[in-house]
Amino acid sequence: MARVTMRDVAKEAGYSVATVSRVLTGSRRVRPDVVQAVREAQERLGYRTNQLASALRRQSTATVGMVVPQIANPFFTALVQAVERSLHRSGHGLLLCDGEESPEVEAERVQMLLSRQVDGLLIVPYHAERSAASIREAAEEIPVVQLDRVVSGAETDSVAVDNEHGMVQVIRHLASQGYRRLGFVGAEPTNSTAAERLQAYLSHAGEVGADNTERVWLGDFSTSWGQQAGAMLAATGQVDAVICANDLIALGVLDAFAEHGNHGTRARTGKRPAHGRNRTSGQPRLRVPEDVAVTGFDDIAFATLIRPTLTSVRQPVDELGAEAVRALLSRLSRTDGRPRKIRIQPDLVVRQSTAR
Amino acid sequence: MARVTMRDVAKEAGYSVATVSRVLTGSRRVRPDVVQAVREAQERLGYRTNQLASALRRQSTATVGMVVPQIANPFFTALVQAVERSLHRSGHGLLLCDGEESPEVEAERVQMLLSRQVDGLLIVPYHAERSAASIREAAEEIPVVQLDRVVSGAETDSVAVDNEHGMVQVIRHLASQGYRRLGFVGAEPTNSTAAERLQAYLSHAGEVGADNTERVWLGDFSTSWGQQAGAMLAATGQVDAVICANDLIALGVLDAFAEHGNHGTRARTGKRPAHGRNRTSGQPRLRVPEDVAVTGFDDIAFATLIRPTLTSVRQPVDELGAEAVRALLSRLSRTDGRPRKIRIQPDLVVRQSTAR
DNA sequence: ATGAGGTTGGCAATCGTTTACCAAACGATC
DNA sequence: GATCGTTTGGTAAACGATTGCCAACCTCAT
Repeated sequence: MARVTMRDVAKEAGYSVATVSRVLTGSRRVRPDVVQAVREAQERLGYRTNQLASALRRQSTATVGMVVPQIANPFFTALVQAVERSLHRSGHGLLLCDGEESPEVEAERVQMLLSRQVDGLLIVPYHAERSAASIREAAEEIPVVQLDRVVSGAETDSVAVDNEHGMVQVIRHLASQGYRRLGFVGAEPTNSTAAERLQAYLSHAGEVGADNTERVWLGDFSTSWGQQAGAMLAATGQVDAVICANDLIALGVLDAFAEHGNHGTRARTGKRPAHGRNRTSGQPRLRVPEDVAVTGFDDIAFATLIRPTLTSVRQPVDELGAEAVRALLSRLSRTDGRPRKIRIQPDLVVRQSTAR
Repeated sequence: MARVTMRDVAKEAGYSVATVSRVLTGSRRVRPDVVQAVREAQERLGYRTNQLASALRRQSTATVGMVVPQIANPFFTALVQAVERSLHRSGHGLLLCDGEESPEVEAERVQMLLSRQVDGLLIVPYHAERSAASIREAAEEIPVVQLDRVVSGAETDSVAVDNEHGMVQVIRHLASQGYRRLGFVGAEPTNSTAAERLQAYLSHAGEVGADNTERVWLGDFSTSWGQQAGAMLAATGQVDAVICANDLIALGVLDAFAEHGNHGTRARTGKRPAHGRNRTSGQPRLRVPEDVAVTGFDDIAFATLIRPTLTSVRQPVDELGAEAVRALLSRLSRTDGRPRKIRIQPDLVVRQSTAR
């Protein structure tokens, strides 16, 4: 249990700690026989470097911090995974924090990471304005890369997809399938992705039908908001295509549509309701994609597991993560240069939910 | 950019570093006016403690490491989230690692965490035998808690659900719904959860029908294995209830059933196939739950978003996480005592997929 | 005025590495 | 064999906090 230190190895090997350090880090040539002796002593004692002490002396922890708004969101999970891999590949550790969808918690986590002396920070900011202050503060001390979302007024590198381009693809695709009465179920534009997707919809939906830009409903990026909106849409039936600002919303909408006219998840006893329009709950049953199309954004893994499978805009998470790590690590060596804003083009993935 | 240290604060306040340290940590009484002065100096300079230095001196990092086999699995994500919250509540940080479903990567991560001097380790071991060595080694140095899974031959605390109890509930429920010809789609018993769930099935499925224990297919805990098994089952139709060892498998099975008789996710053009049994692909269409029931295990969030919604055994992740953290933290103070093996009772959540 | 006892601030050692600087040793050269 | 340059190992000073010990001071009773 008594931690073995470099002193112990040095004594065991019959050399000084300086020499042991040199053997271990390879920072200078050491005579082969000495290397041998040190290595054996290390082996014998089961010595492992204390990264804390090393980091303190070197002024670098080989650790980067990451803050996401909500780990449970599968898109962020995928992003974290991609980042984790990239990072470990280059010998860095990841200190992960959940911002719990709160600017206060987020700010606190950033402080915590700074005081742990992480070498760099990867952040998916929760809020376009309210996250700016702590990001700016962090950026004064260490390299920061904003990922997926960008706040206004913090001069850092950033990596995100081209949301407008993704949204345009969705709209064009729906139009080509003959859907005309589009609607947008999005999130309040309190962060850049929500804002950009909304803006893109507003700018381009008019090309398909003039009144499309009027059918916009905003909540947040959650399935429960999607369910709410979906229930409303099923009741009023004012659209033939629902464009959702992310997959979670889309899953909620689909869930609401499935629920509708098929009341009570539990009361389903044996026979299925007759096909087509029925009235079990006084509303027309909405069939996807025949009556209405639904699209998502992100392309999380579950998009292919629900029925109908979900048409979505794929965010290339591996690439996003790798790019963000690359940007961060390159800042670690060269501090110079103005912020690089990297945008990656996403692709539309067409599946059942829009295949009229 | 020049990091401000305690020396700077001391100079600014006109006191020694010792005094500043005492004010900041509260480790000893300091005269109120001095406290005031130090606080102001700290504020003025924007000083933040260097946790590295502090940790080195105190021999404690206030950080725990966690290794999971695969972050992308939603169950582990939920667990990580629960752990993260619990941990932060008590002022600890989380160093997260993905074992990438490989004992070698896992071992390497554990080493990395040890050399970073984490105060404790939370691990969901990937493999019942091949993960044992590194866990044992870690346990010699710091408190270790095994979570969800347990390896043989490592004397550490552990927190997991009672898998057998969960499985028994599934079997009883299916029997009560009139399903008789059960089958088990599980994972090779290379880890304790896979083994326990399999064993529980083998021990209890016979109560419902003598030949049930013959219908067992083993792969891994993935949707793709579920899809494979589901396709096979749809083709041969030998069961009226499929018990899956976790939700991912169940989602795969449901996916395969949905696909079946409805060939080609892309080729679906307009009209739906007629309802009930049809022959688009030469096989009878399997309806869930009318023709066959499907159950999962874990109760991940998506279990309620697919149709039919999935009957599953709920693992109380918040409780598991909190319990694991509690166990770990209590070991940090008292090293004594023999390993505590905590088992939590899971509940069956009945949904559409088994409601005949 | 003096001494006991309690506060409170400072000095300096310490945690475990890394590394600038020094010096011994060795080889080569003339 | 003296000189010079090159290896290569050791000494000790960092890195930035915490904390045991000491001494100065203050209070109060005698």
